[in-house]
Amino acid sequence: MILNAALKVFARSGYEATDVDDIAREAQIGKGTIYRHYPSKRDLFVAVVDRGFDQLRCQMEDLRDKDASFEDMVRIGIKQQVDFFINNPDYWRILMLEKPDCRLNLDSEAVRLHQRFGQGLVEGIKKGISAGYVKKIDPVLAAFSLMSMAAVVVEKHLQAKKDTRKKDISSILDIFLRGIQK
Amino acid sequence: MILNAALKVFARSGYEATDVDDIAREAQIGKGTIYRHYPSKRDLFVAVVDRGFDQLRCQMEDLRDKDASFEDMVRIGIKQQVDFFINNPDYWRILMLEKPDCRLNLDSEAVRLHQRFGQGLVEGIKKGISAGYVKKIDPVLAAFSLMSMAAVVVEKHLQAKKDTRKKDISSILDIFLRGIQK
Amino acid sequence: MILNAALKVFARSGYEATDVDDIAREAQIGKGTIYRHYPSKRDLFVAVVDRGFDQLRCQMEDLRDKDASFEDMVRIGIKQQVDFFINNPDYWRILMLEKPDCRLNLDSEAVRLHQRFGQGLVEGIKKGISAGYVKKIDPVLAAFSLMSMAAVVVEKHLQAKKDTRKKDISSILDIFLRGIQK
Amino acid sequence: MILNAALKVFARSGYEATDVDDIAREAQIGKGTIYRHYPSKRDLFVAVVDRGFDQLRCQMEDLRDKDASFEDMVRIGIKQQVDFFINNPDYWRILMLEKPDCRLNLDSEAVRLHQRFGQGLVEGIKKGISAGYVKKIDPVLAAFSLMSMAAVVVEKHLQAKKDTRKKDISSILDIFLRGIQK
DNA sequence: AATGAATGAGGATTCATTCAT
DNA sequence: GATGAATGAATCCTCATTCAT
Repeated sequence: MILNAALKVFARSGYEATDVDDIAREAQIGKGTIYRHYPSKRDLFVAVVDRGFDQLRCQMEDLRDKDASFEDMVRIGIKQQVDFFINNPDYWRILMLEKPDCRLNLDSEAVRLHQRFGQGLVEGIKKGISAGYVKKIDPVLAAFSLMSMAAVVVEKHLQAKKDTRKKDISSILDIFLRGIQK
Repeated sequence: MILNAALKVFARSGYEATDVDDIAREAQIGKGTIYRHYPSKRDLFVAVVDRGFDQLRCQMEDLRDKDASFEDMVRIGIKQQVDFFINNPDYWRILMLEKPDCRLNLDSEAVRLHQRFGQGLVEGIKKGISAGYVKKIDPVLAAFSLMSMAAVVVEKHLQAKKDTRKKDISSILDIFLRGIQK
Repeated sequence: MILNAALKVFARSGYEATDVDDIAREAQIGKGTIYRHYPSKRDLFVAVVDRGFDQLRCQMEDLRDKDASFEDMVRIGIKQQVDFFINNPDYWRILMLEKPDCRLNLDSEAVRLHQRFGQGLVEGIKKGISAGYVKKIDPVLAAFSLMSMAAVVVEKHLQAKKDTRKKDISSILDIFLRGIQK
Repeated sequence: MILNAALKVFARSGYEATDVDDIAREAQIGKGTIYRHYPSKRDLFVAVVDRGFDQLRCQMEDLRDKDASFEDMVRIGIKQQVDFFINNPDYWRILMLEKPDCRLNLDSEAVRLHQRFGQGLVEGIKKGISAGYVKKIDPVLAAFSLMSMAAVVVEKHLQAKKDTRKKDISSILDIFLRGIQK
């Protein structure tokens, strides 16, 4: 299927360095067929990214509906994210390769998803501050700090042989939760 | 000067999307002149990156020589890094645009510098664990967690209008130091 | 067809001075199309040369199989070569333009073909010397002398209006055969 | 001196593949200096070729003044040419690399010189035919045949280790003179 | 007069996109 | 609908020539 092939190749080489030919070869179809389904290389890329994050979005929306405690939300949410990227390393690669740059001006679902999860954390932290059990810190800063630590866990995992993810998630959550505690 | 122009354009568009012509125009010189000084686009890019991190390296080497306490090292080191990138946002952009993948296989000073700072943190954390005032956590995980939080501060600053860096650095250090404390 | 257009343009200007654009224009196709078929200008050139000499090679191989007398071999072989180049002046031009130096390091069929014909002559002359009806001369020198005289016939013809090739071939063969006779 | 350096480099690489920089480096002078003396690369090339053939021209003019017999003229003239090119292999290389192609449209002394020597031979042969001791052949064809055989001697010599030029010249002259004899 | 840094037109090659089959 | 050959704009790099010092 085209999207799978594209995911694989984009993850391998990054957007700019990927040839549409490579994707066609990987998908074992003609190059023209790709253009029959996606109007441009760029649109294909956006589709790849968007589809990829659907699964994650579903989980996250489940989570939000549950109205869990802040700590649970953090624990479960971060675990979801870490697991998702560890199970879908190609999406991780794409995020790492292409997110930071605005060359592609991705106005995709994925970006909004990322913002939304951050937003959820921000809300939780705000509540914690109001409720008095979290230090008075910038909630946005704190939320993204946590997310960036989760990214470190993913990256470490993808390079390592042993699966220490449980322990690692636990470690960063301890750091974070203890760190923001009043 | 060529390096300045190149820095600006690479930071704006990333390596692949940058034309040598753009750099020449930015530098207000002929395209050929660039090739007089740097044998290829790639070599120019490496030169840009390397030069950029010289200043940071000097500061960091000063720091190491001082044999400061772990907490001082962390406080001063993180402040240096954050300040450097906030003062040199183009280098920050380049690091963000080109580091994560190894498309360019940058074997530059910048990469080694990054590793070295991480290594310094790792050593400090190890000592802290031995000395008993730091929790038993993976030192590498902890070190990169801190560095990634510092990156969040930089990123937040570059998007914000107000300079909250002092407070933000203080916040993440509090989170981190309290979080890893036994 | 690409090879024909390339032959024409290479013959007109020589390898270095030929633009791939010129060939594309001559062939009335897009420049990219050429690269679809030949990975580089150089490969295209080699293909042109190789194809060109296929016909000549076939004739020559026929000749060798026939086990003709030395004089017949010389007469027929030289006639073949002269005719071939007069009928394919573009190949002649290419040979003249690009053979003498090894700038292009052509390790093509054409070069081997040339060597092989020379070798055949050398063998024939050696036999003649052994058999006693040819003077004791360096066979290599003699063989290449004959070949160079044939080249003169071709060159003369390509500049002239009248077709004196029969007479001219006869002349140089007379000179040569009488000249080497004991 | 510029002309010497240029001769060396042109002979090494051919006209198109020679950079003016290479010549400047060989001459150990600045590139600009070359353009102070010669208005263009092409003019420099022509100057190299022309100067090179001055010596040969002098010898040849001496020869013509002497009003020698045809056979002497041939023997001495061919020897002069062969010796000249063997002693000046760079000129030989240049002639081989650049003569046949008309890309450069060399309207230089060298070309005229070549024509003049050929013309001398032609005249001699014509006289021989009139006088009845030479076969009725196209004098131009015969003259250039001889010259091309001389070229073979030069080429053989430049590739060989041993100096067989005396014998070789003798061989081709025997072939030629006996061959054209009535 | 000599220099060599600067120039930019020119050339080989790539690759996203089109379109005839 | 699928294909992949054809396209040519875009890009990296070269090098003959100029010109300020």
